[in-house]
Amino acid sequence: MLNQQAQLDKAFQALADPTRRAMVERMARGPVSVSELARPLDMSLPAVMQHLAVLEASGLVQSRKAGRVRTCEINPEALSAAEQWINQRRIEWGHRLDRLGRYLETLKTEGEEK
Amino acid sequence: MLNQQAQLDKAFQALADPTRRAMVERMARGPVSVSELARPLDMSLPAVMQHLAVLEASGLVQSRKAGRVRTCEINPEALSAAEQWINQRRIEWGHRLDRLGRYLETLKTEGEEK
DNA sequence: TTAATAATAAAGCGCTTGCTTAACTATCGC
DNA sequence: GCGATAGTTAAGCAAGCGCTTTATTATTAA
Repeated sequence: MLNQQAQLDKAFQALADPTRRAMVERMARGPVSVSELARPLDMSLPAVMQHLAVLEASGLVQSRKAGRVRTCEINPEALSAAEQWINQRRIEWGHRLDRLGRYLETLKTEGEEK
Repeated sequence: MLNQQAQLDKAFQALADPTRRAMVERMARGPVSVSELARPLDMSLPAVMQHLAVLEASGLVQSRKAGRVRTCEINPEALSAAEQWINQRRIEWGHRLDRLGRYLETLKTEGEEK
């Protein structure tokens, strides 16, 4: 089990590549084989496999093999973890604005009192 | 103006590094100078500047200089764009499950009709 | 005006990434 | 069994990344 930090490293790193995002977009529509994943992509099969390996190592994606076909699908929970990190930052930023607002209110009220 | 794809590349790439995420976490609590950003980080100032440059190039962060101090802050809209890409994938995945559910319902109903 | 502070620029270096090609293995359908 | 299909392994290579050190440029304050 990787720690939270390393997990996020890998998730964001995985999402930073447009080919890998295209693969995730395809998987979001439903489970898919490796060669189906590769079909629209302008690169060799081994290259696609390497991208898939990155996605699996990040936990964003899972796959299992039946016969000679490997079927790949999204892991929504891992996606959620990355999403939540970003969301937290925006929430904190919002709180900061709240605090600033209250502070300005305080100044105004104090001014009225004097 | 970069296209959406390149924008996401840079945003996720920027978030893939733990030092840069730490910097964003700090900025989420409020605007901050470069040397303040650097203080808790175990690396040279130029290294911090390079991380900051990556964050600015991604649009996740903005900064401006007053006198000799550069003040850095978060750009919540750019964060939001990255967040929404992830969210879209999870929503699509959810819709897929809906469709599957309806399909199974249809099978069941058809079975009852016969 | 000079010393300290805050930031910046430039060059270099080792490690990682994103491919490629070539060779190989396992399974399927006839 | 045999050819076609689906995936896998390994090696190699150019470009990019994450630092470092060294040197420099504002700006501020004593």
